[in-house]
Amino acid sequence: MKGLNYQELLKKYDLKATPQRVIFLNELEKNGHLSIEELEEKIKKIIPSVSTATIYKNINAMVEKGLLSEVKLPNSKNRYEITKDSHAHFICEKCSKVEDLYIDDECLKNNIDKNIVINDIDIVIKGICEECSKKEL
Amino acid sequence: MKGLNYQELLKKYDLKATPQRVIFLNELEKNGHLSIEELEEKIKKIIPSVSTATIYKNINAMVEKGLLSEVKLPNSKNRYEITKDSHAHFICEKCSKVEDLYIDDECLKNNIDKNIVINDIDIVIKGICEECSKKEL
DNA sequence: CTCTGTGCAAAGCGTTTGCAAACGA
DNA sequence: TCGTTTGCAAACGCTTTGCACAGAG
Repeated sequence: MKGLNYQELLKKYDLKATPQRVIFLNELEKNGHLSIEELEEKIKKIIPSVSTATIYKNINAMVEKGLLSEVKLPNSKNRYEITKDSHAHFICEKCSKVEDLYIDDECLKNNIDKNIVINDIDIVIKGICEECSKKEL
Repeated sequence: MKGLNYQELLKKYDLKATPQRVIFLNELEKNGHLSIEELEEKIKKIIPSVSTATIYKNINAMVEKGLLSEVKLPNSKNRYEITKDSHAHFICEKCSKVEDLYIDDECLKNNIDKNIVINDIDIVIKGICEECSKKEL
């Protein structure tokens, strides 16, 4: 997972590579899916002087350019991830952990009877993760 | 679609049947998926004296009791619907119309390799509706 | 050098809260 | 009657904005 070149990634999306942004992306890559609050907390541990406004401005700029994707989950604040191939999300209803799930959604398309053009499918699976299942026993 | 008995529905969920709530549910049943803003607008056309606080209090109470479900869609404010059987949503990227889609999601479960317990699956299909497709030609 | 990004403080806006009066059961 | 709901206004908290300065390219 390590090894994204943030300088290049930012340049590719027409954004200047500031230290704040590099740390921003690094935290996001390390942690997967973070809320604004979590992201801010993590970034401030590294550069305590970053302002909240900068966090917001960067999230908005990166989402707008397409570098980040907003992940909307039930009973949870919006989270953000570095944009990657279309994939589903799993959220554990016990520990709130979020995981990427690469599952084939072609089969869904077959049983839609409406005459629509499908561009993308967002899937969120709610359930209990392996660790939490074990704890329940 | 018409014919829900709102008095009974409210009673079933331990909520008193006030005129505001009946109109609230009526609008929601008529329109399908409404944002807070849209709901408030529609209700105020009927009872101009309702306060915004009441709208919020009712949304929160009904979601909490399970009478309403929150629908989270990409690039869109949260919408609300009267809770019904699990179903997918379609959102048209041109006209923003939202429709219910009853599709079988069993097939998704087969190709998940992780050891998780699945409780529910949320599916949002983004695309172009039939009417908008025709207009494009 | 130029333009973008940052930090700060103030403003903005959607949502919640407290309270007294009104209302449903 | 009693507990819940309503409306109002104030409070709240998250997000955005404006501006001067700093920094990237």
